[in-house]
Amino acid sequence: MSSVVTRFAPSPTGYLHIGGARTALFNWLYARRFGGRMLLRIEDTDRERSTQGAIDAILDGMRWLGLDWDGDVIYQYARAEHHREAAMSLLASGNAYRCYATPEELTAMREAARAEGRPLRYDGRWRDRDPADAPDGVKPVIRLRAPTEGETVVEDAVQGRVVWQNKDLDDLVLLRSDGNPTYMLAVVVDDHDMGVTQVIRGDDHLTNAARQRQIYDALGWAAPAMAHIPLIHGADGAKLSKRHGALGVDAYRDLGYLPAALRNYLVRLGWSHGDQEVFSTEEMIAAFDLKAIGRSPARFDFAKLENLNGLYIRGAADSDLVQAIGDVLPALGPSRGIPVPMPPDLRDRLIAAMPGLKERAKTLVELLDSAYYLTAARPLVPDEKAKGLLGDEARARLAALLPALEALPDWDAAATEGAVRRFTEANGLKLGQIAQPLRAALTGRATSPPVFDVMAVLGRAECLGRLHDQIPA
RNA sequence: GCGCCCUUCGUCUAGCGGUCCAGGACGUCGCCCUUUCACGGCGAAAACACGGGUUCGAUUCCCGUAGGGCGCGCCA
Repeated sequence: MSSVVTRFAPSPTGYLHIGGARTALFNWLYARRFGGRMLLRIEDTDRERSTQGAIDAILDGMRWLGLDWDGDVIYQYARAEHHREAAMSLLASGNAYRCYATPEELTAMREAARAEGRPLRYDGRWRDRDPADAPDGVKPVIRLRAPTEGETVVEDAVQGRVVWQNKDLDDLVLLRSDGNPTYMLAVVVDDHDMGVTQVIRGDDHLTNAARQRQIYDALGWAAPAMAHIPLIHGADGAKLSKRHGALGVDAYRDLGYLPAALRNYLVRLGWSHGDQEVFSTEEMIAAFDLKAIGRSPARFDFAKLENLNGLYIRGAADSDLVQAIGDVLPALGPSRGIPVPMPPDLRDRLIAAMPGLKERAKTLVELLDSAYYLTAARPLVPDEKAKGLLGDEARARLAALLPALEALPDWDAAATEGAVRRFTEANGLKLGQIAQPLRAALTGRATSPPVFDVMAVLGRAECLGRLHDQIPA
C-alpha cells in the first residue's frame, strides 16, 4: 500500500477564493490524516489568463490559512512535453486521432444541435475518416477515440458509484492545434506522474472525472481514487458571487477573520463529525474522513463565521491578537488613527486592554474599533450611541462628580469605583446613571470594558481631561 | 435540449427501517446575570419538498414529480 498523495491544483486566473480554500483544506487534512503528502500544482496551461499575480495571491492565501504543501510547486505548463508524449502514444496505439474540423465548423455544429434540440456533442466526423482527406492549411487537433458502447464508471468516495453511458460522451480534444495540451490530458498525465493516489476537488469536475477515466483507460494507467465535494453556494442558494462570499481569502483576512476560525468554519461546510462544531487543527486532522462529506451543496453563512471568529478571538492570547491586528493594519488604511507599524508603547497598552476588549469583539476590525479610547486624541469624537448618553443632564452629573475624582489620592479601579459609588449613594442615583455617561465621555463608545478598568488604564490626567472636554463650560 | 448530482429547522448539520410527535450549532425571540455591550446560563419558536410504492413499520430503501446545482470549449 503506497502512501497517500493528494494535490491541490488551482488555475492562476484569480485569487484563492473560498471554495478553492476549502478544497485545499480537505486535501491537506486528508494527507495529514493518513501521514501522506499534499502536492501543489499550478494549472497554468492557459497562457492568456494565467498571471504571476494570481500565483502569488494563491500561495499567500494558502500560507495565511496555514495550509502548507509538500515539495516544490509544480507548474503544469512546464510539463507540456510530457503531455504531448502521452498524446503521441495514444495516437500510435490508435486510441486517438487527428481531427481537422475548424473552430467555425464546430461552432456551427453546436448551434445546429442546439437548434434541433440534440445533445451538444462532437459528432466524430474525423474519427474514421481517411487522413488523406485532410484539408490543406488546417492544423489538426488530436482527439481521444473514446468508446462508443458500454459505460464509464467512477467510484467516487463521496458521490458513490456514478455511471455514464459511453454514447453520451464525445471524443474530447487532447492536444490543441498549436500543439499544447488541454486541461483534460494534462491533469491525467500530471496526476499519474506525480503519484497522486486521491483526488479531492469540487464536484463541478464530476463529469470531467468520467472523461479523464477514459483517458486513463486508453493510456493503460490505473486512475487515482476520486472524491468530488459539493460546491459552496451563496446565501441565496445561487452560485457564489463576489456579493456573497466568493472573496479571496485575503479579503477575509482584511475583514478581520482569524485563519483558525476560517479553517474551522470551512471544515464544517459539507463535512461533519457528529455534533462537534469546534475543532482544533489536531482534532480536525484526527477526525477527517471522506465518508462524512455530504453530497448537497452548502450555503455560505457569514453569521456563523462571525460567531466562530468571536470564539477564536476570545480564546486567543492577547499578544497574538495584537500581532494579528498589526498584520491587518496596512490593509485597513490610515483612517484608524494608528500608525503603521504600531509603536511599541501602544502595542503594550493594547495587550493590556485585550482581556476586556476581546470578550466583545467578533472580528479583529471590531477589536481595533473598540480600542478607540486607547488611541484617540482629545477631544474625543463620540459615536452616535455615545452621544445619546451625553445629554445635558448626564453632563451635569459628570460635572458634579468631577471634584470627588480630582480629590482622589490614589487612581486605581477600586478607588475610582469607590468614589463613584459614594457619589451615587449621596445623590440617590443608580450606578448606571453615572457609569454610562462616564463611559461615553471616556471612551466615545456606549460599550467598553468595565469602566473603572478603563479609567485605570487611561490614568488620572487623561481621564480628567476627557471629562472636562464633555462638561458644559 | 442532453448527461450527471442534490433536496431534514432561515443557515450548517446529526440521523445510516422502529431509539424521531426528529438531536446539536449559528441566527431569531424571551428570561437571568450585569453600570452598558458582550460573554455565560436557562427557555421558546423553527425542518424530514411532493406523490406513489416496498415493508408489520419509513426521515431512513425504490420509482416518479417539482425545485436547485454542475457539466456539455482547441477554459481550467
